[in-house]
Amino acid sequence: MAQISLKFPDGNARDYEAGVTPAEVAASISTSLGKKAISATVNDQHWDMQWPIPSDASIAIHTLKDDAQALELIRHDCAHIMARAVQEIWPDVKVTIGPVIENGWYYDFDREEPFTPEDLAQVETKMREIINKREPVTTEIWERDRAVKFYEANNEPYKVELIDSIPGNEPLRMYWHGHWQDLCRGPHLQHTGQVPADAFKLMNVAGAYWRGDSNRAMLQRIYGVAFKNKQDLKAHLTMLEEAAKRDHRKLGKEMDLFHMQEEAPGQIFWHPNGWTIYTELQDYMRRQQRRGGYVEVNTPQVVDRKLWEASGHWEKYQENMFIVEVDEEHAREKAVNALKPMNCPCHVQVYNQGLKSYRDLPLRMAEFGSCNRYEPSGALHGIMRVRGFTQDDGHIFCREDQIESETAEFIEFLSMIYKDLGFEKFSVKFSDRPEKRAGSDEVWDKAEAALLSATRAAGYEPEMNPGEGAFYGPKLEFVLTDAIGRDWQCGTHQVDFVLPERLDAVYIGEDGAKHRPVMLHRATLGSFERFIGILIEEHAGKLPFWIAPRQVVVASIVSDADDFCREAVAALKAAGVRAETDLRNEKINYKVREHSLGKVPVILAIGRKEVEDRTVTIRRLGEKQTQVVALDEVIASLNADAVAPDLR
RNA sequence: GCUGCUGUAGCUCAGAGGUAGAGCACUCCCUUGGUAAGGGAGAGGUCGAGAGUUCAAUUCUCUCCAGCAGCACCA
Repeated sequence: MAQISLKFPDGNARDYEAGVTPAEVAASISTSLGKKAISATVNDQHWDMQWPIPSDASIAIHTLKDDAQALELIRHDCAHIMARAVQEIWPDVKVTIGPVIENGWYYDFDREEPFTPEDLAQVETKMREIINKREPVTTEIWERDRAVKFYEANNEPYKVELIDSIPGNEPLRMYWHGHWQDLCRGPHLQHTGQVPADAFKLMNVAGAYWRGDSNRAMLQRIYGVAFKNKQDLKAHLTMLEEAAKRDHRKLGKEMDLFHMQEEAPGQIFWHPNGWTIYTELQDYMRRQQRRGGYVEVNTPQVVDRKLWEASGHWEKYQENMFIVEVDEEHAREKAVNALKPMNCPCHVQVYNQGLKSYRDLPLRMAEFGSCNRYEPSGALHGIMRVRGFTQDDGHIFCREDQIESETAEFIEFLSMIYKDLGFEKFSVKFSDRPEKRAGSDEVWDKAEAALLSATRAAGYEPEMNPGEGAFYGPKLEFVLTDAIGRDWQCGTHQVDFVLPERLDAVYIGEDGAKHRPVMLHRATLGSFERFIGILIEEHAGKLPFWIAPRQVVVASIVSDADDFCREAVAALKAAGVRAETDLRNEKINYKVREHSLGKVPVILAIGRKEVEDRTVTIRRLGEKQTQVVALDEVIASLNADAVAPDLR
């Protein structure tokens, strides 16, 4: 047998026979390490304890102390153990796939009856039994035919299909957790007992399409979370409870921001408080866009289908548009219109009025564009995904050689605004050509290359999102995360060579000839609705003072203070602060509690002492201590706080 | 749209085959109280909509609507 040299993290190397497994290596170091070990990293690859090492390599043996590997394996083994538990309880259930995800795993099953919460409890119990048996995990590589026959014999059609989709040159690896077997890349733990029996929980069941394809079978997906120990699990569950309190739908009610009702699903009734946030944000954006060199326009809500046919939206999105049919009394035909689902074709109409010169480019056109889209019912989510919304939309008409600088400038514009609004971090995703698309491959090559290089030049290395682009061009997405970790696309920046062509936008170049401008579609916030939802959750309702809808409540402690309270509010209002009195016949404790729950940033209390001294007792949201300050002083400082970040 | 769950007072929720209950909020009265709920009284509901089963349905069944979780979708 050939000898190979394994190099350890401490720099030492030892010789072993070729084909030695990490399990043997660990055992050669110490018996206890052999038992504690969960996996290895061999030449930067996560390696099962059973896999032979063919040649010289670097090796690191992992135990449960190594978080990344431990969590990966615990969650992956949980997926297998759960699938085994399910099949032990209900042998007819067919298994499919079960990957590791953030904080846990899921596994998709095909079963006639729905899994109930009681079923999940039963599965959890069975999983603990399997873990406590400490059964060995073993693995083998199988021939394709053997695997297919095996799964056909076991009536596991999904597994057969999976094997068919694995490239022929890839080995098929089988894993056993005790007697139960699954097709799996691995690696896995050494035995089921290495999974902490008290640190996992099955969370919920939901439908999921086989292979993510809505034309195929709907399976049942069971989600679980798993950690290294009970404390971590508990911390995670507590975090989820806390996150639920920040849900914008809950805070929207508590802060009296907006409501939604059956008669207008997916549309928002903004209350005075919520609308204050909205208009403050819009005023802020309008100022920023002016500074950013945009001209603001406004375009129609109801537009004839002809324009949507010309733009290509009718063909692709007809089912998702609100159609408005109008019977003109003397018209031969019904006029068919659509509520505008987006602003781009309308902006091209504005652009097309009058002849444009290359000197006019780049032309940055912005609109707070109200759009309606008939989103699938299941897609609606609070104010984050709605059927009626307003984009802070904009289209930059430019030459090809301006794409890069315009993109870079927009990314800078967006970063500054996100920072102003409290989002230091956001992720950038790059989506390239989808299957259904307009435009030739050459045009797509050009657009993708231009956008990508501009993004990199601006200092961002985007996460790749293959095939997720818009039908007319590649897309840059700026993604923010809500309270419970769901990602939402907010900002976007897209290169489009297609729409100017379809809607015949031109400019006269230096050469006196007609040229096609490139259109950059961009939105910073995305939509006010979604962004406000994210903003509420990010701040847990405790919005920055300048954008908080109710900034100050002046509360009387005794009714003798009422006049001074009114005077204070009048002075605050005059200083540009949103202030109101609370003169109700209630104790100060009661008022403080109520306005704290309503997330009012500042409560000023006035009793007899304050009236005498012309002071107020100030209490800021989230703080217990109070401070007595002269009224004039408070007004000056709150006046400063009320200024939007761009005006400071 | 799909799978599953949910829908009872303004809000949060309990309840049961014989047409409903709590707390908070609301109105009135008492209380003027110093930083997260002072006390009392009162008013408030076609139990999401429609159909079916039943002597009787808000409760059981079906259809629809809306919401929630996830999937699919997201110009």
